[in-house]
Amino acid sequence: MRTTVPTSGALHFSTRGEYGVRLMVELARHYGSGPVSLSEMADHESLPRPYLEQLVVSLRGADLVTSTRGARGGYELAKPPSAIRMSEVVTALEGPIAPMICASDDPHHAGTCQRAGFCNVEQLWQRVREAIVSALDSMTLEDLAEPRLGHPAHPQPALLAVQPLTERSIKEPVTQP
Amino acid sequence: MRTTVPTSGALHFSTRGEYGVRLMVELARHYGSGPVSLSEMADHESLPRPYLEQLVVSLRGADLVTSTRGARGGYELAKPPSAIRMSEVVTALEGPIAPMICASDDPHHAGTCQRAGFCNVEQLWQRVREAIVSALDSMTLEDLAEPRLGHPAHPQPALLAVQPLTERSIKEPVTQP
DNA sequence: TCAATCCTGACGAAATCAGTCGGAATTGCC
DNA sequence: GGCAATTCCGACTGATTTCGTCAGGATTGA
Repeated sequence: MRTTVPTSGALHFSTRGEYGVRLMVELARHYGSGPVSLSEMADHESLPRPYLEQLVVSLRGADLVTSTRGARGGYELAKPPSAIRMSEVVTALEGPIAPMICASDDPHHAGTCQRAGFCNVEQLWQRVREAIVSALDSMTLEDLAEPRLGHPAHPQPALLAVQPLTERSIKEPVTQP
Repeated sequence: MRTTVPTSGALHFSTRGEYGVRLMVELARHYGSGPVSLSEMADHESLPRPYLEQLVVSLRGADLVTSTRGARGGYELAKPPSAIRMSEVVTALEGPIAPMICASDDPHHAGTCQRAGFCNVEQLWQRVREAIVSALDSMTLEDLAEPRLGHPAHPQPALLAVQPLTERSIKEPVTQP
Protein backbone atom coordinates (compact mmCIF):
# COMPACT_ATOMS: atom_id res chain seq x y z
CA MET A 1 0.00 0.00 0.00
CA ARG A 2 2.94 2.30 -0.57
CA THR A 3 1.63 5.39 -2.20
CA THR A 4 3.22 8.74 -2.62
CA VAL A 5 -0.08 10.52 -2.33
CA PRO A 6 -0.50 11.98 1.16
CA THR A 7 -2.24 9.40 3.26
CA SER A 8 -4.79 11.54 4.98
CA GLY A 9 -6.20 13.26 1.96
CA ALA A 10 -6.22 16.87 0.93
CA LEU A 11 -7.06 19.80 3.11
CA HIS A 12 -7.63 17.88 6.27
CA PHE A 13 -7.87 19.27 9.75
CA SER A 14 -5.44 18.06 12.34
CA THR A 15 -6.81 15.90 15.12
CA ARG A 16 -6.22 18.91 17.28
CA GLY A 17 -9.07 20.52 15.44
CA GLU A 18 -11.36 17.58 15.87
CA TYR A 19 -10.72 17.15 19.57
CA GLY A 20 -10.97 20.85 20.20
CA VAL A 21 -14.27 21.15 18.44
CA ARG A 22 -15.70 18.21 20.33
CA LEU A 23 -14.55 19.81 23.51
CA MET A 24 -16.26 23.06 22.67
CA VAL A 25 -19.45 21.27 21.78
CA GLU A 26 -19.40 19.58 25.14
CA LEU A 27 -18.92 22.94 26.84
CA ALA A 28 -21.79 24.36 24.86
CA ARG A 29 -24.08 21.64 26.16
CA HIS A 30 -23.21 22.56 29.72
CA TYR A 31 -23.48 26.28 29.11
CA GLY A 32 -24.97 28.09 32.08
CA SER A 33 -24.38 25.31 34.58
CA GLY A 34 -21.07 26.51 35.92
CA PRO A 35 -17.60 25.35 35.02
CA VAL A 36 -16.86 21.84 33.83
CA SER A 37 -13.58 20.19 34.73
CA LEU A 38 -11.30 18.75 32.14
CA SER A 39 -11.30 15.36 33.82
CA GLU A 40 -15.04 15.14 33.35
CA MET A 41 -14.79 15.92 29.69
CA ALA A 42 -11.84 13.64 29.18
CA ASP A 43 -13.89 10.81 30.65
CA HIS A 44 -17.01 11.61 28.74
CA GLU A 45 -15.29 11.97 25.40
CA SER A 46 -12.69 9.33 26.18
CA LEU A 47 -9.84 11.58 25.23
CA PRO A 48 -6.54 11.94 27.10
CA ARG A 49 -6.86 14.72 29.64
CA PRO A 50 -3.24 15.93 29.46
CA TYR A 51 -3.70 16.54 25.80
CA LEU A 52 -6.93 18.44 26.27
CA GLU A 53 -5.06 20.76 28.60
CA GLN A 54 -2.98 21.88 25.69
CA LEU A 55 -5.92 22.53 23.46
CA VAL A 56 -7.69 24.56 26.06
CA VAL A 57 -4.74 26.90 26.26
CA SER A 58 -5.41 28.00 22.70
CA LEU A 59 -9.11 28.36 23.31
CA ARG A 60 -8.54 30.46 26.38
CA GLY A 61 -6.08 32.66 24.55
CA ALA A 62 -8.72 33.34 21.92
CA ASP A 63 -11.22 34.38 24.59
CA LEU A 64 -13.54 31.54 23.74
CA VAL A 65 -13.51 29.94 27.18
CA THR A 66 -12.95 31.23 30.69
CA SER A 67 -11.35 29.25 33.46
CA THR A 68 -11.87 29.13 37.21
CA ARG A 69 -8.99 27.68 39.11
CA GLY A 70 -8.97 25.66 42.26
CA ALA A 71 -11.21 22.93 43.51
CA ARG A 72 -14.55 22.67 41.74
CA GLY A 73 -13.07 24.80 39.03
CA GLY A 74 -13.10 24.16 35.34
CA TYR A 75 -13.90 25.79 32.05
CA GLU A 76 -16.96 27.35 30.52
CA LEU A 77 -17.77 29.22 27.36
CA ALA A 78 -17.00 32.91 27.43
CA LYS A 79 -20.01 33.68 25.22
CA PRO A 80 -23.32 31.96 24.54
CA PRO A 81 -22.97 29.16 22.00
CA SER A 82 -24.97 31.05 19.42
CA ALA A 83 -22.39 33.81 19.48
CA ILE A 84 -19.45 31.59 18.68
CA ARG A 85 -18.85 30.97 15.03
CA MET A 86 -17.04 27.81 14.10
CA SER A 87 -14.48 29.83 12.20
CA GLU A 88 -13.35 31.31 15.49
CA VAL A 89 -12.99 27.91 17.04
CA VAL A 90 -11.07 26.38 14.19
CA THR A 91 -8.80 29.37 13.81
CA ALA A 92 -8.00 29.35 17.51
CA LEU A 93 -7.08 25.69 17.37
CA GLU A 94 -5.29 25.41 14.09
CA GLY A 95 -4.06 28.85 13.19
CA PRO A 96 -5.12 31.03 10.28
CA ILE A 97 -6.96 29.37 7.45
CA ALA A 98 -4.41 29.29 4.69
CA PRO A 99 -4.64 26.62 2.02
CA MET A 100 -1.39 28.06 0.72
CA ILE A 101 0.91 30.74 2.04
CA CYS A 102 -0.21 32.83 -0.90
CA ALA A 103 -3.71 32.78 0.53
CA SER A 104 -3.49 33.67 4.16
CA ASP A 105 -5.33 36.34 6.05
CA ASP A 106 -2.43 36.54 8.42
CA PRO A 107 -0.59 39.77 7.59
CA HIS A 108 2.51 38.11 8.95
CA HIS A 109 2.47 35.78 6.00
CA ALA A 110 1.67 38.40 3.41
CA GLY A 111 4.40 38.97 0.90
CA THR A 112 5.90 35.58 1.46
CA CYS A 113 5.05 34.48 -2.03
CA GLN A 114 7.24 36.28 -4.53
CA ARG A 115 4.94 35.21 -7.31
CA ALA A 116 2.00 37.17 -5.94
CA GLY A 117 0.41 39.23 -8.65
CA PHE A 118 2.31 37.20 -11.18
CA CYS A 119 0.81 33.74 -11.12
CA ASN A 120 -2.93 33.32 -11.26
CA VAL A 121 -2.75 30.20 -9.21
CA GLU A 122 -3.02 32.55 -6.29
CA GLN A 123 -6.63 33.16 -7.27
CA LEU A 124 -7.42 29.53 -6.81
CA TRP A 125 -6.13 29.40 -3.26
CA GLN A 126 -7.97 32.59 -2.42
CA ARG A 127 -11.23 31.19 -3.65
CA VAL A 128 -10.79 28.03 -1.69
CA ARG A 129 -10.00 29.98 1.41
CA GLU A 130 -13.06 32.14 1.08
CA ALA A 131 -15.22 29.10 0.55
CA ILE A 132 -13.89 27.47 3.68
CA VAL A 133 -14.29 30.57 5.77
CA SER A 134 -17.86 31.17 4.75
CA ALA A 135 -18.72 27.56 5.42
CA LEU A 136 -17.25 27.83 8.88
CA ASP A 137 -18.90 31.17 9.44
CA SER A 138 -22.28 29.76 8.57
CA MET A 139 -22.42 27.55 11.63
CA THR A 140 -22.23 28.37 15.31
CA LEU A 141 -21.56 26.20 18.30
CA GLU A 142 -25.25 26.21 19.04
CA ASP A 143 -25.97 24.41 15.80
CA LEU A 144 -23.64 21.61 16.76
CA ALA A 145 -24.60 21.40 20.40
CA GLU A 146 -28.25 20.51 19.91
CA PRO A 147 -28.54 16.91 20.99
CA ARG A 148 -30.10 15.74 17.75
CA LEU A 149 -31.53 17.84 15.02
CA GLY A 150 -33.59 17.15 11.96
CA HIS A 151 -31.80 14.92 9.56
CA PRO A 152 -32.46 16.13 6.05
CA ALA A 153 -33.50 19.74 6.41
CA HIS A 154 -30.90 22.17 7.59
CA PRO A 155 -32.10 24.37 10.40
CA GLN A 156 -29.80 27.09 9.15
CA PRO A 157 -31.04 29.33 6.34
CA ALA A 158 -28.24 27.84 4.25
CA LEU A 159 -26.10 30.91 4.37
CA LEU A 160 -23.69 29.77 1.79
CA ALA A 161 -25.09 28.52 -1.45
CA VAL A 162 -23.37 25.21 -1.72
CA GLN A 163 -23.96 23.60 -5.04
CA PRO A 164 -25.92 20.39 -5.27
CA LEU A 165 -22.58 18.81 -5.99
CA THR A 166 -23.16 15.88 -8.24
CA GLU A 167 -21.44 13.59 -5.77
CA ARG A 168 -19.60 12.10 -8.66
CA SER A 169 -17.47 15.13 -9.28
CA ILE A 170 -14.45 13.75 -7.54
CA LYS A 171 -12.35 10.94 -8.74
CA GLU A 172 -10.49 8.40 -6.81
CA PRO A 173 -6.91 9.30 -6.11
CA VAL A 174 -4.09 7.30 -7.52
CA THR A 175 -3.35 4.73 -4.93
CA GLN A 176 -3.44 1.10 -5.80
CA PRO A 177 -3.60 -0.45 -9.26
CA MET B 1 8.15 31.53 19.15
CA ARG B 2 7.18 28.20 20.63
CA THR B 3 3.55 27.73 19.98
CA THR B 4 1.45 24.63 20.17
CA VAL B 5 -0.76 25.80 17.36
CA PRO B 6 0.18 24.09 14.11
CA THR B 7 2.68 26.27 12.34
CA SER B 8 1.31 26.21 8.87
CA GLY B 9 -2.25 27.11 9.63
CA ALA B 10 -5.47 25.22 9.19
CA LEU B 11 -6.52 23.32 6.12
CA HIS B 12 -3.41 23.90 4.11
CA PHE B 13 -2.39 22.10 0.98
CA SER B 14 0.87 20.23 0.96
CA THR B 15 3.64 21.63 -1.18
CA ARG B 16 3.00 18.64 -3.34
CA GLY B 17 -0.25 20.29 -4.27
CA GLU B 18 1.33 23.60 -5.03
CA TYR B 19 4.10 22.20 -7.20
CA GLY B 20 1.73 19.90 -8.99
CA VAL B 21 -0.68 22.66 -9.82
CA ARG B 22 2.09 24.88 -11.11
CA LEU B 23 3.25 22.03 -13.25
CA MET B 24 -0.19 21.53 -14.71
CA VAL B 25 -0.53 25.22 -15.42
CA GLU B 26 2.74 25.11 -17.30
CA LEU B 27 1.51 22.17 -19.31
CA ALA B 28 -1.69 24.00 -20.08
CA ARG B 29 0.26 26.91 -21.52
CA HIS B 30 2.03 24.57 -23.90
CA TYR B 31 -1.10 22.67 -24.80
CA GLY B 32 -1.14 21.65 -28.45
CA SER B 33 2.58 22.12 -29.02
CA GLY B 34 3.65 18.58 -28.38
CA PRO B 35 5.14 17.08 -25.26
CA VAL B 36 7.20 19.08 -22.83
CA SER B 37 10.05 17.46 -20.98
CA LEU B 38 10.31 17.52 -17.25
CA SER B 39 13.76 19.06 -17.37
CA GLU B 40 12.36 22.04 -19.21
CA MET B 41 9.67 22.59 -16.65
CA ALA B 42 12.01 22.03 -13.77
CA ASP B 43 14.25 24.74 -15.15
CA HIS B 44 11.44 27.13 -15.91
CA GLU B 45 9.76 26.76 -12.57
CA SER B 46 13.02 26.27 -10.69
CA LEU B 47 11.80 23.15 -9.00
CA PRO B 48 13.78 19.94 -8.45
CA ARG B 49 13.22 17.65 -11.40
CA PRO B 50 13.49 14.34 -9.52
CA TYR B 51 10.69 15.49 -7.30
CA LEU B 52 8.50 16.49 -10.21
CA GLU B 53 8.89 13.00 -11.57
CA GLN B 54 7.06 11.72 -8.54
CA LEU B 55 4.22 14.16 -8.88
CA VAL B 56 3.72 13.36 -12.51
CA VAL B 57 3.16 9.73 -11.61
CA SER B 58 0.00 10.69 -9.77
CA LEU B 59 -1.15 12.94 -12.57
CA ARG B 60 -0.62 10.24 -15.14
CA GLY B 61 -2.46 7.72 -13.01
CA ALA B 62 -5.44 10.05 -12.92
CA ASP B 63 -5.44 10.33 -16.71
CA LEU B 64 -4.70 14.01 -16.59
CA VAL B 65 -1.48 13.87 -18.56
CA THR B 66 -0.10 11.54 -21.19
CA SER B 67 3.54 10.72 -21.61
CA THR B 68 5.67 9.94 -24.63
CA ARG B 69 8.85 8.15 -23.87
CA GLY B 70 12.19 8.33 -25.52
CA ALA B 71 14.14 11.24 -26.87
CA ARG B 72 12.10 14.38 -27.52
CA GLY B 73 9.46 12.88 -25.32
CA GLY B 74 7.73 14.48 -22.41
CA TYR B 75 4.32 15.13 -21.01
CA GLU B 76 1.21 16.86 -22.25
CA LEU B 77 -2.31 17.32 -21.04
CA ALA B 78 -4.66 14.47 -21.81
CA LYS B 79 -7.58 16.88 -22.28
CA PRO B 80 -7.89 20.53 -23.23
CA PRO B 81 -7.28 22.84 -20.26
CA SER B 82 -10.88 23.97 -20.20
CA ALA B 83 -11.96 20.39 -19.56
CA ILE B 84 -9.82 19.89 -16.50
CA ARG B 85 -11.38 21.04 -13.28
CA MET B 86 -9.04 21.98 -10.49
CA SER B 87 -10.77 19.53 -8.21
CA GLU B 88 -9.46 16.73 -10.38
CA VAL B 89 -5.95 18.06 -10.22
CA VAL B 90 -5.93 18.53 -6.49
CA THR B 91 -7.53 15.19 -5.80
CA ALA B 92 -5.01 13.41 -7.99
CA LEU B 93 -2.15 15.07 -6.17
CA GLU B 94 -3.33 15.02 -2.59
CA GLY B 95 -5.93 12.33 -2.35
CA PRO B 96 -9.61 12.69 -1.53
CA ILE B 97 -10.74 15.95 -0.08
CA ALA B 98 -11.52 15.09 3.50
CA PRO B 99 -11.27 17.76 6.16
CA MET B 100 -11.99 14.97 8.60
CA ILE B 101 -12.32 11.24 8.17
CA CYS B 102 -15.99 11.72 8.98
CA ALA B 103 -16.29 13.78 5.85
CA SER B 104 -14.70 11.88 3.05
CA ASP B 105 -16.12 10.88 -0.26
CA ASP B 106 -13.80 7.94 -0.29
CA PRO B 107 -15.96 4.88 0.38
CA HIS B 108 -12.86 3.27 1.82
CA HIS B 109 -13.03 5.74 4.68
CA ALA B 110 -16.76 5.52 5.19
CA GLY B 111 -17.77 3.99 8.46
CA THR B 112 -14.49 4.84 10.09
CA CYS B 113 -16.13 7.29 12.45
CA GLN B 114 -18.19 5.40 14.97
CA ARG B 115 -19.90 8.63 15.96
CA ALA B 116 -21.45 9.07 12.53
CA GLY B 117 -25.10 9.84 12.84
CA PHE B 118 -24.57 10.54 16.49
CA CYS B 119 -22.53 13.71 16.67
CA ASN B 120 -23.57 16.69 14.65
CA VAL B 121 -20.02 17.82 14.29
CA GLU B 122 -20.03 15.64 11.26
CA GLN B 123 -22.29 18.18 9.58
CA LEU B 124 -19.67 20.83 9.96
CA TRP B 125 -16.97 18.84 8.20
CA GLN B 126 -19.38 17.92 5.45
CA ARG B 127 -20.24 21.53 4.80
CA VAL B 128 -16.63 22.51 4.69
CA ARG B 129 -15.88 19.74 2.30
CA GLU B 130 -18.67 20.71 -0.03
CA ALA B 131 -17.55 24.30 0.04
CA ILE B 132 -14.02 23.33 -0.90
CA VAL B 133 -15.11 21.04 -3.67
CA SER B 134 -17.39 23.56 -5.29
CA ALA B 135 -14.68 26.17 -5.13
CA LEU B 136 -12.28 23.82 -6.84
CA ASP B 137 -14.92 22.77 -9.33
CA SER B 138 -15.59 26.35 -10.29
CA MET B 139 -12.19 26.80 -11.90
CA THR B 140 -10.50 24.96 -14.70
CA LEU B 141 -6.90 24.84 -15.76
CA GLU B 142 -7.73 27.25 -18.53
CA ASP B 143 -8.64 29.93 -16.02
CA LEU B 144 -5.24 29.65 -14.41
CA ALA B 145 -3.23 29.30 -17.57
CA GLU B 146 -4.15 32.61 -19.14
CA PRO B 147 -1.03 34.70 -18.89
CA ARG B 148 -2.72 37.54 -17.08
CA LEU B 149 -6.40 38.09 -16.63
CA GLY B 150 -8.53 40.92 -15.38
CA HIS B 151 -7.68 41.85 -11.84
CA PRO B 152 -10.86 42.76 -10.01
CA ALA B 153 -13.63 41.20 -12.04
CA HIS B 154 -13.79 37.45 -12.12
CA PRO B 155 -14.10 36.06 -15.62
CA GLN B 156 -16.00 33.12 -14.21
CA PRO B 157 -19.74 33.50 -13.60
CA ALA B 158 -18.94 33.10 -9.93
CA LEU B 159 -20.35 29.63 -9.70
CA LEU B 160 -20.24 29.48 -5.99
CA ALA B 161 -21.81 32.31 -4.09
CA VAL B 162 -19.02 33.26 -1.79
CA GLN B 163 -20.10 35.71 0.79
CA PRO B 164 -18.67 39.21 0.85
CA LEU B 165 -16.77 38.07 3.88
CA THR B 166 -16.17 41.02 6.12
CA GLU B 167 -12.45 40.35 6.02
CA ARG B 168 -12.42 40.89 9.73
CA SER B 169 -14.27 37.71 10.53
CA ILE B 170 -11.22 35.80 11.53
CA LYS B 171 -9.16 36.41 14.57
CA GLU B 172 -5.50 35.99 15.01
CA PRO B 173 -4.49 32.63 16.39
CA VAL B 174 -2.97 32.33 19.79
CA THR B 175 0.71 32.64 19.23
CA GLN B 176 2.74 35.20 21.04
CA PRO B 177 1.59 37.43 23.89
C1' DT C 1 24.60 3.37 -31.71
C1' DC C 2 23.83 7.16 -28.77
C1' DA C 3 21.65 10.34 -26.08
C1' DA C 4 17.49 12.05 -24.27
C1' DT C 5 13.73 10.95 -21.98
C1' DC C 6 10.35 8.45 -19.08
C1' DC C 7 9.83 5.04 -15.40
C1' DT C 8 10.42 2.52 -10.94
C1' DG C 9 11.70 1.56 -6.48
C1' DA C 10 13.90 2.46 -2.49
C1' DC C 11 16.24 5.46 0.64
C1' DG C 12 17.56 9.39 4.03
C1' DA C 13 16.89 13.27 6.75
C1' DA C 14 14.23 16.72 8.49
C1' DA C 15 10.06 18.49 10.28
C1' DT C 16 5.85 18.01 12.55
C1' DC C 17 2.63 16.51 15.74
C1' DA C 18 0.06 13.60 19.08
C1' DG C 19 0.52 12.58 23.54
C1' DT C 20 3.24 12.43 28.23
C1' DC C 21 5.30 13.99 32.47
C1' DG C 22 6.39 16.60 36.60
C1' DG C 23 5.57 20.15 39.25
C1' DA C 24 3.94 24.86 40.62
C1' DA C 25 0.02 28.00 41.63
C1' DT C 26 -4.70 28.65 43.00
C1' DT C 27 -8.93 27.93 45.48
C1' DG C 28 -13.18 25.44 47.55
C1' DC C 29 -14.32 22.69 51.39
C1' DC C 30 -14.11 20.28 55.77
C1' DG D 1 -5.44 25.57 58.59
C1' DG D 2 -4.85 21.77 55.86
C1' DC D 3 -6.26 18.84 52.18
C1' DA D 4 -7.70 17.83 47.70
C1' DA D 5 -9.16 19.23 43.31
C1' DT D 6 -8.14 21.87 39.79
C1' DT D 7 -5.93 24.97 36.37
C1' DC D 8 -1.45 26.33 34.58
C1' DC D 9 3.28 25.91 32.52
C1' DG D 10 7.25 24.23 30.29
C1' DA D 11 9.77 20.80 28.33
C1' DC D 12 10.31 16.22 26.40
C1' DT D 13 9.79 12.10 23.45
C1' DG D 14 8.53 8.81 20.03
C1' DA D 15 6.32 7.99 15.98
C1' DT D 16 4.64 9.43 11.62
C1' DT D 17 4.76 12.00 7.50
C1' DT D 18 6.83 14.18 3.85
C1' DC D 19 10.10 16.57 1.06
C1' DG D 20 13.66 15.56 -1.76
C1' DT D 21 17.52 12.40 -3.60
C1' DC D 22 19.59 8.67 -5.98
C1' DA D 23 20.66 4.84 -9.03
C1' DG D 24 19.50 2.22 -12.64
C1' DG D 25 16.36 0.16 -16.16
C1' DA D 26 13.20 0.74 -20.33
C1' DT D 27 12.02 3.18 -24.45
C1' DT D 28 12.58 5.74 -28.57
C1' DG D 29 14.11 9.57 -32.05
C1' DA D 30 18.11 10.93 -34.62
